[in-house]
Amino acid sequence: MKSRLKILLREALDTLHRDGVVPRVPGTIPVERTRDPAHGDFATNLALALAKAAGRKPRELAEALAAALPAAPEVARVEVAGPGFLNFFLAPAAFQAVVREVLEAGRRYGRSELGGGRRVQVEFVSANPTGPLHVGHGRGAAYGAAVADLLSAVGYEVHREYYVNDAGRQMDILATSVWLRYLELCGEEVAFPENGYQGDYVWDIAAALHRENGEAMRKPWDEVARNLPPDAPAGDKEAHIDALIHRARTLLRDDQYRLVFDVALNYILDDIREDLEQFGVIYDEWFSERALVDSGAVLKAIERLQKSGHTYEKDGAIWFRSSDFGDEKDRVLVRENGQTTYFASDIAYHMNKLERGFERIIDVWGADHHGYVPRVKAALEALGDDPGRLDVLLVQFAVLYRGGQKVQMSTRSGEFVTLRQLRKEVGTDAARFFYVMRRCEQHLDFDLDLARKQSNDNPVYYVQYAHARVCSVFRQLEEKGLAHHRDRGLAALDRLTESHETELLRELSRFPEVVESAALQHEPHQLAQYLRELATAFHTYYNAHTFIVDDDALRDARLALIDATRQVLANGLELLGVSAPERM
RNA sequence: GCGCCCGUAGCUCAGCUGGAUAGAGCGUUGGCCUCCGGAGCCAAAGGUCAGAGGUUCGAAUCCUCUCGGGCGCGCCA
Repeated sequence: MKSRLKILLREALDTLHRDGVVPRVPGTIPVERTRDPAHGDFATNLALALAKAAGRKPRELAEALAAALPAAPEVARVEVAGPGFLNFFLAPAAFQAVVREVLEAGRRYGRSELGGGRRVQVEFVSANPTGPLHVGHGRGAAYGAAVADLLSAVGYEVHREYYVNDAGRQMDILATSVWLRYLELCGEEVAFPENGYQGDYVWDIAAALHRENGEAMRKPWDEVARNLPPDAPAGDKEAHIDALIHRARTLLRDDQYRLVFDVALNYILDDIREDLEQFGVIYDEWFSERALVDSGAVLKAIERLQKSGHTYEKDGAIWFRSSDFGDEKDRVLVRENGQTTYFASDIAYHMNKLERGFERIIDVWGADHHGYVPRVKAALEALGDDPGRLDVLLVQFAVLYRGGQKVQMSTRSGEFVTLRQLRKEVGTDAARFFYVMRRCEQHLDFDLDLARKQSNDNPVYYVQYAHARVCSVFRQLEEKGLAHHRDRGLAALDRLTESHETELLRELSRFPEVVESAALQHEPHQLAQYLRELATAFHTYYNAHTFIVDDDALRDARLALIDATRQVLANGLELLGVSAPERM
């Protein structure tokens, strides 16, 4: 509807341009929904924006624009108002036609081909596979999935990817932690390191290892601990754990160490994959950092930077001159000990993404990684790629509240709240919805009591209830021995003239605009907000009027309207990964 | 110290990239079930858009500074 007005305005502008009234026709034509019904249904500030360039008074230009506007049946009248706004009053039929549009498009209503099949990659969550996902990852998962689904809905070809950091030091700490627990299961008296992973899942992996390998990997604790630098609090816990890792590798040799490592990695990856699946988040690809390293891509990336002259050596390390590209300081690519950094892998990874032909790449990161953005963009620029093709979306933390109190979390002790626990406590639907209710830049206060509540306070239930209520009306219809004649309803849409009906029609017509805006701006909260408003319009209508009336045509028209409402609620909820139940 | 994000009703947040009289939900107060699900609806009260300057026809929105809150500033990942 909005785009129809834009077309009309463009034609009018072309006319004015030909007549020499306006010097140029702008690329985008702003059309907005009005807040105040007195201002019509849609408005444009075109005249205000072009007045200066045209050398005319805004109101005068608006009059000219109105006069040049081609006639259209859906536009009842056009008014010049205020400082120079052009207000459009649409014919009732224009809104009534939305019912037909929705019912004919069905699940496709709201979708578009705007993206033209262009390929976009969305990488999200990508948590280190060193433990179960916690509630912080949950927000990234819900948000990333919603952004991906929205982009896909507006016609992009979306590739969902999880970057598996299976090559770093954290993984070595995990593998070593597992092995130490394994030794304990073998009966060794182990002084578990301060910096090791403490969670119960480490015991579970160790037990699996023990089951499958018996005591084949047992070494006496005396031998393991011999001459290690002291652990905290007396010593340096970092030095201690590094020495311990080194000792594990030496004693186990490569093949056994790799076995422990892989058992741990696969156990946790399987767990994460299952967790996300149950959260309704499915990936197209799980991309391994180790595979990237093994392929030589990391060395190749470093080489490319060296050849283009953006690196130098200092203190035995190889540095990337990222400060030349806006980063606050230079970064190490290859350490003094010859090992490449995580950053080097990440450059190779992003190179790889672009090489795979994605037109745009989107990274969803936790806000604590924001300092990392300039250096990745710097690397892309240094490599001759356009950093503008990368969008990094930073998601702020979620803080859980229970009984009005902040829920304390500590990753270290293993007492964190996992995503799985959250799902169990409030359900997937509530979790998915709550996570995307706020802008991603906004800290999220996640009220667990509210998410569990089954009342109108809870926005998820409120929206789902609207859907279930429509379904209930149709069940009621059947119980009364009646049937819905859709065609009769569609033929009688002009009977939908009550203010509540007009309001509901207006909401339904907004849906495609909301989906488009939410997708392009990467803001699923717009959709969540919209669904609540649509549900309100429906509940209000429900209370004000009876649908199952004696007048056949009116009844069928109203039923068509609420059926369309049900469809839009379902379509919207699906994009957020929330179910649309027929009864609750 | 430097950088990024945030500051809007008592609370939690929207505000369509600069538009017309700043909006919701919760909470508070007062109403609505002989009727399709009361898991609902209606109404009222509630604001110096953190503060101060600036840009222009017009600012919650853009720029500068100040004050508050969060997060970063590793040869960790």
